Amino acid sequence: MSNSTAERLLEAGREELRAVGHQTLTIRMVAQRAGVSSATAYTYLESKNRLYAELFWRFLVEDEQVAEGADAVARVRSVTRNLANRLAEAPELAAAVTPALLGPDPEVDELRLRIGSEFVRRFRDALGAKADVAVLEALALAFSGALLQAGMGLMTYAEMADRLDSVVAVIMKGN
Amino acid sequence: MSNSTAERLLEAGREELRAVGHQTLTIRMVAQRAGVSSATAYTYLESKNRLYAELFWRFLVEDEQVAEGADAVARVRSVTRNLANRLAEAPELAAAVTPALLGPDPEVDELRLRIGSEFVRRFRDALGAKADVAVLEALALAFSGALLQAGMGLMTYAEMADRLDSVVAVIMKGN
DNA sequence: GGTGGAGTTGGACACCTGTCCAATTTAGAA
DNA sequence: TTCTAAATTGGACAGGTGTCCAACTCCACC
Repeated sequence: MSNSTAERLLEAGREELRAVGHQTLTIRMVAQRAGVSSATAYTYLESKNRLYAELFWRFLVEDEQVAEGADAVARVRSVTRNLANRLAEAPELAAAVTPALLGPDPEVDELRLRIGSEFVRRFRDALGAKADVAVLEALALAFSGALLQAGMGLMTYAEMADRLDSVVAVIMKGN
Repeated sequence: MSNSTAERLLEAGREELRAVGHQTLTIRMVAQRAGVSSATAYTYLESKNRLYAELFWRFLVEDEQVAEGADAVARVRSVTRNLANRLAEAPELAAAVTPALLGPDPEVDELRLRIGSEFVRRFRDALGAKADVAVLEALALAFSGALLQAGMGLMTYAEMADRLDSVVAVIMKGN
């Protein structure tokens, strides 16, 4: 059932993250919010990084929109815009996930791959049949870079969309 | 003098980082290696993140090579190759700096900008007079993305050079 | 109605981070 | 040589992380 302890903890984590940010969040506070002891929390949330990665994954797949547009450029842009807009809605989560995925915790290994693959899949779908591997890689790297720079505060998640539009154009011009 | 306590601490930090990795390094161990008390260490190294950012900055500027090549593509590649090769020499430092710059510590703010600007500067120089802003941005984002992915272990620093070669080609084709 | 195993709990543990400060050491100036 | 100001030190502190485990609760099933 969706009210299992594990689910309640994830939900509490989401709320706590929104409320205090990823730097301030502590597992013990999440436990408290979920009405559970911290020992129990650690039973389900192996680590803060794992929590963030899991929340981000759920957030990511929770409402994929089909890329629309006549040409590949438009479709790719709809992917980046869609992602950027969603991230802008949950900046705390976005800020949390980048460092989380950089962590060494073996328990995030799988999520790291899953999240990375999901981005690539979306770009591949948007590119359509003529998906050039080099173009795909360029898009994936540019998008990762945008995530990193936004995570560093060098750009806001709101700006991300516009910046990526022009980068997408550059990458796809002549390819 | 170059043997000041501050310098000795940075040097000890470099050694310790190489020896045990950024996850395991503790300021107190660095202090010990430098033959200094931990209170003194904290006087000079405001935080681990600051230490990593500072070490990275020094590493970055310590031997810049002039970008060579007849055309812009070749020059940009020489920049990415040079950086990738250097990072490959110090993977522990490279792995340390990405999360460090993502940290909130106000004391890394300045380094974050300085390091980012340095990358952009190198790309701009390589592009030469006809430096299109969008191209520059695409290169910077792709390079950041490569740093992030390498930091996550999705690629090695050695692979980075090759991967970026093809990405650079894609970005600059037709621009 | 009893009982066993899963789930949960409190609290100790080892260790880290950064901060703080009173006390001491060390040099360079007088 | 003596004095003073800066550098250094030891050690305590508050708070976090993640681990561990013996004890307790509860419910499904016999």
